[in-house]
Amino acid sequence: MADTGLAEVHVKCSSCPIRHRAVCSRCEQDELDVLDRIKYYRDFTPGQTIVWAGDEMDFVASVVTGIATLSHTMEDGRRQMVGLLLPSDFLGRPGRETAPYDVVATSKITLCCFRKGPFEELLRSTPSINQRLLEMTLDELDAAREWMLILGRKTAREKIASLLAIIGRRDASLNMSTADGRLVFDLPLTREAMADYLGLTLETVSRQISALKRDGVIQIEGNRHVTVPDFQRLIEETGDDTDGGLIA
Amino acid sequence: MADTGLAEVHVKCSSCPIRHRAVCSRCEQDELDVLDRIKYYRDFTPGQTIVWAGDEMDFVASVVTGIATLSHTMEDGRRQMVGLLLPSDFLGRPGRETAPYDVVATSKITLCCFRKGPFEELLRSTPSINQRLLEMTLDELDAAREWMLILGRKTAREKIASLLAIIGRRDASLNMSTADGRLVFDLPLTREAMADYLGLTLETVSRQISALKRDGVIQIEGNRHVTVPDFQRLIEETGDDTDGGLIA
DNA sequence: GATCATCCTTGATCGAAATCAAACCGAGGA
DNA sequence: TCCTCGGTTTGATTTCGATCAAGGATGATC
Repeated sequence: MADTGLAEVHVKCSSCPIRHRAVCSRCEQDELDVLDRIKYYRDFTPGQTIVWAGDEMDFVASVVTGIATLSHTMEDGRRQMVGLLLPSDFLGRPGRETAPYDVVATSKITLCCFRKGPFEELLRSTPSINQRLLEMTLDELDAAREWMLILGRKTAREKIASLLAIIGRRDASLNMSTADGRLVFDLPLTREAMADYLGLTLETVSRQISALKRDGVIQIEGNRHVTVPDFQRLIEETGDDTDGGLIA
Repeated sequence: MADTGLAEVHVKCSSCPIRHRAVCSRCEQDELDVLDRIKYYRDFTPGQTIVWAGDEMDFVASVVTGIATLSHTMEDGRRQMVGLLLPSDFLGRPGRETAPYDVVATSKITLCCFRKGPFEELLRSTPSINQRLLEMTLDELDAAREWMLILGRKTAREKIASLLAIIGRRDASLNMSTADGRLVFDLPLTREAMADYLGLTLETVSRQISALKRDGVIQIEGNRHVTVPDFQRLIEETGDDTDGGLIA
C-alpha cells in the first residue's frame, strides 16, 4: 500500500479537509488508515442530480474531479444557485440529516465519500480535521457574502464580469493561463447555469456576454472557450475595488 | 468571583462559542479561567462603526446585547449588507488579519471581546470551542445561502415578507410573542438598513411595507412596532415552501 | 413649545432587465 | 443528407423597481 496509491487521489492537501496520502506528506499514518477504511468513490454524469433537497444525506464528500452546483428551487420553478463545487471542495455538513439544496453534477464528476457516522467519529477524535473544516467553511462564507454583494447590488454587466473574473481567477491558480495579463479558460457552466448563479435570465446573460465581446473585454470561440486579453480591464468591469492581481 | 458574576453576561450557552459562566452549568472551570483572563467588554453607540473594512482586527467577539450589521460598500456608494449580528452571534475570524467588511452598530451594543492571539491559542488547546465555532459558521453559511435566494430571485414584496419572517422568527424564540399565530416585535432596522439588506432602495421598502399593511398581512404602529396577525399568511407571502411553524 | 434633523411616505417618471417570440448553430442519429 | 434537439443569440415589448422630487411624522434639543 505504501506509495502505490499516489496517483489515486488528485486532491490537493491545502484545500481538502481530509489528508489524502497521495499529496500530503505530513499525514499521520493512523489517521489515513481510518480514512481508508471509511472512504469510497462515486461517479456521476453531467446533469445527474447527486442529492435532492430534503433527501436524507448519509455521507459527506470531497470533490476529486469535475464540477457540481448547489441550488435552491422555489415551487414555481425559480432557481438560485448558492454554491459551486470545484475539485477539492467539500460537500455536506456534519451533524445534519437532510440536504438543504439540490446538488447537481454539471460535468462528469468523481466524489470521494465518507459515511457520515464514521466521519463524525473521526471529527471528534481528530481536532486537526475540525480545524481544517472550520477554515474551509469560513472561506465559503466569505465567498457567499461576496455573492450577496453581486446579487444585491451589481448590474447585469458587472455580474457577468464578476463571474468571469472568479472563474478565471480560480482556474488561473490551477489550470492554464498565460502570464502578461492574458488569460484563457473554458466556461464550466451553460448560459442558464450562469443565469441561475447570477440571479438573471439566460437571455440577459447572453446579451451581456455579447456586449463584453463587442467591447473587446473578452473573446469567445464556440460558446465556451473564453480569452481575456487584459485581466485588469475585466476587473474594472466588475465594479469592485481595483485590487485584482491575477492570483489573489 | 464565584457566582456573583451571574448577571454579568446574558449570552445563552446554546448559541455562543464561549461558555460563559452566567448561563452554562457544564463549563469546565479551567477553560473559564483562561477566558476570564483574556476577555474584556466594549460598548458602542448607534451608528458607530465598530470596524472598518480593511482595518486590522486584533480581536474576536461575541455580541452580548444589541445589534450590529456587516456590510460591503462599493466605491460609488452602493452598499450591501451581508450579515446581521444579534445577541450571542460571533464576530471575527480566527486566522485573519484584516476585516473584510464594515461592522456598524445599529443600536447600543455590548461586545464581549477576546484578543486574537490568546483566543487562537485557546482554539488550539480546546477542541470543543473549535467544534462550536464550526457549527455556528455552518449555520451562518446556511443563512447566507438563504439570503442568496432572496437577493437573486425574489420580488420586492417577497423580500420584505422574508425579512419580516426572519426577524419575527428569531425574535419569537427569544423575545415576546403570543401563541395563536399572532406575533409582535420591533424592527431593529431603519428602512434604509432593510434596503441594504434586501438589495432594494429605501423607497421600495417603504412602499412594500405599506402594501403589506394595506393588505392586512401586518400592522404597524410608529414606524417600528410590527404586529403580524397571522404568521402563516406572512410565510405565504415569502414565496418559500409553506413549512413555517413559528419556531423552525 | 418652536426648531431642527432624521426617518419615513407618497407621487411621477424612467430605465434595466424580464418576458415573449423567433431564429441560429453545431452535434449526433436515422 | 436531412432532421432533431439542446444550447444560444437576437429582437420587440412590458414591467418592476430605481430614480427624482416633494412632503409628512417623530423625537431630540434648546
